[in-house]
Amino acid sequence: METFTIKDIARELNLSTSTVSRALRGSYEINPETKRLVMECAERLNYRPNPIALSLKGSASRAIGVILPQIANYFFSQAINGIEAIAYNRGYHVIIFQSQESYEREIANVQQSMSRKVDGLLMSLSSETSNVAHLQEVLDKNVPLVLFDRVSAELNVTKVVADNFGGAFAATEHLIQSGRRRIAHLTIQPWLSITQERLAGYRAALEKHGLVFDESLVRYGSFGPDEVGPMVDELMRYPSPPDAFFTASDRLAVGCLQALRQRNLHIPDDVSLIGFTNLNVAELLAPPLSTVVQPAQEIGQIAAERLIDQIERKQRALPIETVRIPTELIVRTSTMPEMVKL
Amino acid sequence: METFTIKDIARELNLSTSTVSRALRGSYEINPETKRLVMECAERLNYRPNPIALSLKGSASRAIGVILPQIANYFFSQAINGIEAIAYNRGYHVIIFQSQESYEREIANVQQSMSRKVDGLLMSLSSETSNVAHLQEVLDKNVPLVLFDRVSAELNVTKVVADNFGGAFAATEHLIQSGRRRIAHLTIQPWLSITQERLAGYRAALEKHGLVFDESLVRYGSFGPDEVGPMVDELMRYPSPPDAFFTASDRLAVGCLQALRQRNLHIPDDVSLIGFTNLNVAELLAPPLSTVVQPAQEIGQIAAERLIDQIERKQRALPIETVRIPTELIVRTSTMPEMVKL
DNA sequence: AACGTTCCCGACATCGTTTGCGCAAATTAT
DNA sequence: ATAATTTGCGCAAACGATGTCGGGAACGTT
Repeated sequence: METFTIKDIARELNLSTSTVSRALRGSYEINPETKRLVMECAERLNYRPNPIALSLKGSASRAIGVILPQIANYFFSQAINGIEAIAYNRGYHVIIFQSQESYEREIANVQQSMSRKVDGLLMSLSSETSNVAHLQEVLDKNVPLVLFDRVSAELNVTKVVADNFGGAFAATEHLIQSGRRRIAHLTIQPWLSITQERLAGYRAALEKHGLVFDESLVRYGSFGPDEVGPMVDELMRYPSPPDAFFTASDRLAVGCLQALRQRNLHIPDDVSLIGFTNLNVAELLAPPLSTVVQPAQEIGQIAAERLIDQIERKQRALPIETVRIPTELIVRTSTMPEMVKL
Repeated sequence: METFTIKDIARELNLSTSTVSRALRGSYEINPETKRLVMECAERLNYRPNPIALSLKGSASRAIGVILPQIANYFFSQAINGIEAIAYNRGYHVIIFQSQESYEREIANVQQSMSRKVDGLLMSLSSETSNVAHLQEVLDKNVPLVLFDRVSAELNVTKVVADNFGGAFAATEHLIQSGRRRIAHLTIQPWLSITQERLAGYRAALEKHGLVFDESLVRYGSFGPDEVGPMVDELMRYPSPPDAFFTASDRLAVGCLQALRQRNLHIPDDVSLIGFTNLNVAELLAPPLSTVVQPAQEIGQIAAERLIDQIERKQRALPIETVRIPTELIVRTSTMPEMVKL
């Protein structure tokens, strides 16, 4: 099956390419009969407009770019699923770039997607990103941009995030209500919006229940596979060690579970553990892991919807807002000593 | 930061665009001094050639397309990581498409990547794909193609796969050696190459140890979340039910674990369980899951390397071969009754 | 001095598509 | 019947870059 162009149709029908182009787009200044002929011929040849040529012309490419830190991550891969589903339904293609948590690569990704003329950009910031000038430039070029999950307060754009404050609050309160008093919080880079919101939820819950916020129980970082263990050791050496861990990501939840088990700390008898995670196997872990579930797929869907809405009604500016998706607390054995005995 | 074109440089330097183009590509017929000027100006304006225009002209786009069934899958997301790493190092960008296990979408993806003028294509077939005419067309267009994991025997191209036979053989033999006799095999669609190879390994191990191959213990399918349970029920109702399950994918391993636990079948006392999986949490499950690990990242890396080699030495045809990456058997509690007592 | 080379560089066409403008024929108005 | 519109379509420019020509200047050769 070769690939036919508008020229082939024009030649076949003895028309000019302009006429064919206009007929295909349904222009009013083309004879209905001519239109029919063109449509029929296009159908017959299985004509598909060349997206590259369209992009060059500057018109819509019907592609949206997605830039995120890592694909191999439960949260993001589910978010992509949501994005793809919506995009596909609405006739858009998705081009995915990974920043690998690198600021430089994120900039390169943005440049790439701009020069590939995507119709819009969906982003979740790398952990190294604090300066958002490169995104401001995107906006200046009038390219629709929607941020999700890892967003920046400095940009006046539509954002779709989980209710991080609420989720963290619920998790922390749950730990307190199940009798915990020294709750460690393992989290990611402090300048990220999600980190701050979760930390705020954690603090708020502590304060509500009259517990003092102890800075030394909060640890930030990009925790590689071997970094969680030492940190747990350090925390457990305290005169009054934590009796619970609240972690802020998939990676941390798993790393922490592993570290605790390796150290023969029994969960939940010695310490409770609860994570912010989308692990679908959370229930099958030993012990089954309590979590705050962020609806990753839904976040992706809503972000994609907002973006495409913006792309398609470009003339009239859509309201810019922050959509906050509720999170869900799921209590399992890792935070419920009484469940162990059942 | 605006985006400058070759024209801007030409205007700035009072040269023609052709001269600038040639200077940038280092053509011998340009005065070294002129080259210097052009280079310097390009540097100053932060000139980046427009990939769209290049693609239109038919030259290299320095992008490779990756088409695979699902991103939200441990194996594939790790494979993408490997692909991305290599591609990035060698100056290529990766455009990812998901077929969602649909033949139609796979065809659409191929068309898209062709019209987006990727320099080469990396594919893992959807489970619905039995006809590979769309890929033959890719080859006919002289676009380099490398298949990985889910490959087709009908295509004469470079393929990168795990040692599925060896892995299945090792898993099955391990089960037999730990005393199991009725080993069920839950696997995916029968027409896929990986399915056949794994089945062959399973049979070979049975035969080596003098066990008869019982077709009724093998189940094929695309097992959704609620389909594994009923199948387990059915198998366990047999007069002589299986004493072990060997599953052929991440999804099946987890689904099976969950189904067995829900039915209060104790692993490994009642039945053993071993999977083909890349789950990084396999060790943390209850019980820790024995698995055959496929080096997903390595498969991705090698596939990307082969593809880019083909792209860059397009003139001289590189040898077409099938690269088989060894798998690794990791024995954990789910297949070792004696370990439970430790 | 007339010719052939070599060295640099510019004009132009091209990729596939859209779009502003213009132009002939057909239709309507005067 | 003539003028004014409308209808339907083609020409050519444009998007950004490359590549094929070909041409002018500065050499070297007889």
